Amino acid sequence: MATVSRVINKNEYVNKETEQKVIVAMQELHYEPSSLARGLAGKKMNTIALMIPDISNPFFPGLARGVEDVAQQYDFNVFLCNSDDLAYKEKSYLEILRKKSIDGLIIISNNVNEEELEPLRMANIPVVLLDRPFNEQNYSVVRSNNRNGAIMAVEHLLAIGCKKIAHIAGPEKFVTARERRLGYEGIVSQYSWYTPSLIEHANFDIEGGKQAVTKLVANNTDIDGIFAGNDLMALGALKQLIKLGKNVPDDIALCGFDGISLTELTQPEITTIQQPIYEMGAAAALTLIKKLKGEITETKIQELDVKLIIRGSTEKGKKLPLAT
Amino acid sequence: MATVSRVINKNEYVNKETEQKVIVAMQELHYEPSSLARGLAGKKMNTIALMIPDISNPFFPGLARGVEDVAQQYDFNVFLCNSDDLAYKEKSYLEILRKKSIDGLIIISNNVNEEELEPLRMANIPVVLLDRPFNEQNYSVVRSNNRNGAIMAVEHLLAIGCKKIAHIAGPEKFVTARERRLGYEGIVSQYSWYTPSLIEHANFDIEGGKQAVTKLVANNTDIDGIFAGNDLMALGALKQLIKLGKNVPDDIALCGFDGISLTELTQPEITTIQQPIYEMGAAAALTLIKKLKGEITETKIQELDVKLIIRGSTEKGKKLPLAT
DNA sequence: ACGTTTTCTGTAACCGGTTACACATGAGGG
DNA sequence: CCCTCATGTGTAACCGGTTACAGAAAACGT
Repeated sequence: MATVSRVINKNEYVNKETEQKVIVAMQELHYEPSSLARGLAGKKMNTIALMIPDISNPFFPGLARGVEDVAQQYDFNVFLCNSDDLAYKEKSYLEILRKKSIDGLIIISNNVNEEELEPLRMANIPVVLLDRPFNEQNYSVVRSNNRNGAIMAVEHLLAIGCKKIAHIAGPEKFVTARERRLGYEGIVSQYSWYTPSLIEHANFDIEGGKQAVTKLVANNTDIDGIFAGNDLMALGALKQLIKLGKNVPDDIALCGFDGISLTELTQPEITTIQQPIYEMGAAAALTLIKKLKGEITETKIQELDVKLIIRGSTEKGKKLPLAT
Repeated sequence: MATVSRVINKNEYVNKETEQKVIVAMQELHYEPSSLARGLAGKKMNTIALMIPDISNPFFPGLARGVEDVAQQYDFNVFLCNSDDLAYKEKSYLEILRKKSIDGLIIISNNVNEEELEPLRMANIPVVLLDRPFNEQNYSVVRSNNRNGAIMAVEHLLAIGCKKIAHIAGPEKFVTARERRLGYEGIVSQYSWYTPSLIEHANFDIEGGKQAVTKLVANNTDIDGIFAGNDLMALGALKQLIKLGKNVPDDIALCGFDGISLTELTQPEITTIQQPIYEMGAAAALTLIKKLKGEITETKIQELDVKLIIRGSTEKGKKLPLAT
C-alpha cells in the first residue's frame, strides 16, 4: 500500500523494478486513486473554483475559458459557480467550496467582502480577485485598466467630432462601472456642455442599454455620442437607437466596453474598448496556481491594458450597406 | 461522534434534548462536516456534473441555468465541464468525475459513446443525455423535437411565399443537425426546384453561417429563403447576407433554430424555432436527481415541443426602421 | 571485516466521517 | 415482578488513501 502511494506521488525512494511492477498492476486492475481519500488524507484536490456573476454575459465565459485552459495545463480542475450576482448564492457557494476542500478560488463579485472570505483564509485557501476587486491590499488582483479605457473611449468620440457625449453607466456597486464613469467624468467635466443628466445608470445587460437610451434621448435632445459602460448595454443601446429612428453613427455615435464578439455582429458594428478577456482569466489562474504551489506568496496586482477597436458605430459619414 | 453523525443525517433514534445540545455545539464550534469524509464513507456527495460542448454558444449556458436551478432546489451542486466538443477533453473529464465521486452526470456530447460511459455504469453513476442523444435505449434522454421544428421552419418559409429554400446544416455528427436536415429534406424534396446543392454544411457557429451563405448565394442565384440549422449560424448568415447587399427578408427570408435571445438583437430580428431551453435543462436535472433518489429506475425519453417565433427576417414587405 | 549510510519496503496511525453492533435505560404487557 | 421491546448512546471497524517510523538489505568507507 505505502509503496503504491509512493509510486503515485513519486517523492520517495522506490526501486525502479518495483515501480514498474506497480505501474503494470495499476493498469491491469484499472486502478484509479480516489481523489476523496487523497483529499481527506491532507493532499490537494487539484481543484480550483471560479465564481462568476452572470453566465449569459459572454464576457464571463470568455474569462472562464482563460481560467480553464491554464488550469488544465497545470492539471487542475475548475469548479464553475454561477452566482447570478446574488449574495446568498455566493455565500452558499463559499460554504460548499470549503466543505468540498477546493484548493483555491478565483472570484468575480461585488457582494463578497473580506469578512466572508475570512473562513477561506483560515483554511489557508488562496483567493484571487478577478475583474472586480473589492480590496487591492490583501488579495491578488487581476483586472484591466478601466479608467484608461473610458478615457480612450470618450477621447475617441470627441476626436470624431461629437459635441455632446452621454454615458450609460453600470450599477455603482461595481468597481468596473465606477471606474469607467470616473474616466468619463474626468474628461467631459472640462466641457461647458456637460451636465450630470448625461449620465444614466442601468443594469449591465441588453435591457439596461435600451432603457437608458430611451431616457437619455428624451432628456437630452442634442446628444451625438454615447459611451456605454459595457458591450451588452451598447448592444441594447444600438437596438433602441435604431428603433427610435436615429442613425448610428451619423446622428449618434456609440462606443461600448469589453470587446465581446457580439459587437461585430450588429449593423453597424460597434466600436468598443477591448479588454484582454482570455488573458485576464489566464493570468488569474496562473497567479492562483503559483500561489498554490508556493511559488509566490505576496499579493500582487495585475492591471492589463485595454485597446480601442474602431468600427462602424463611430465611423461617421461612411456609406454602410443597408440593413433593409 | 456517532450521535453527532445521527443528528446530521436524522435517520435514527436521537433524544430531542441531545439533538439540541449537538446542534448548539455545532453552531458554537462553527462545525462544518467535510464532504470528503462523508463521500469516502460511502455517502453521496450531492454533486452532479454537467458536460457542455461550447460555453460560448448561449444555448448551452441556457441549459446550464435550468440544470443549476433545479439542482440548487434539491440541494445538489453542479460541476460544470466545458468540453469544447473535443473527445480528449471529454474523456479526461469522465475520468476526473469518477475519481471525484460525483453522483450523476448530464452530458451533451457527440463524441462519447456507450463504451466510454461503461465505467460510470459500473460505478453506478446515472447518466442523462441532453439535447444530443447518441442512444435512446439505455439512457434517459431529454431533447426537443428537432425534426418537427425543421418542418415548421420550412413550412413557414413556404407560407410566406418562398420559392426556393436553402438549408445551412450543422455538422452531420450531431444528431440535432441530422434531424433538422431530415426535416428540411422531407418537405422540400417534394418540390421540383429542390437540388441537393441547396444544403450547405457548416459549423454550428457564426463564422459557419457566414461561409455557408457565401457559398449558397454563389451557387444558387435564385434562393429566396434560408433555414439555418441553429441561431448562431443564422446570425452569421444574416450578417453575410447584408454584406452581400441582400435585403432580408424581401430578397431572402431567414429562419433560425434554438431561440437564443441574440436573435432579437439584430436588424431585422430573426425568426426562429424556439426550443424550451431552460426547461430542457431543468427536466434533465430533475430526471437525474430522481434517479439518484431512487424514485425512478427505468430510462425514459422526454421530447419537448418547439415553437415558431415569427420576427422581421420572415416578414416580407413590412417597412422596417433603417439601420443606417 | 565491520560500522555507517543510503536505499527500499512494510506496519500502523491518521484524515473525518458512517454505521453495525453491543449495551443501557425506561416503558408496557402478562 | 419479570420479560420484552422501543429508544437512546458509545465503541470500533471501515471507507481509501498518506506518511512517520521501524527495520531490512545493499552500498560504501576505512
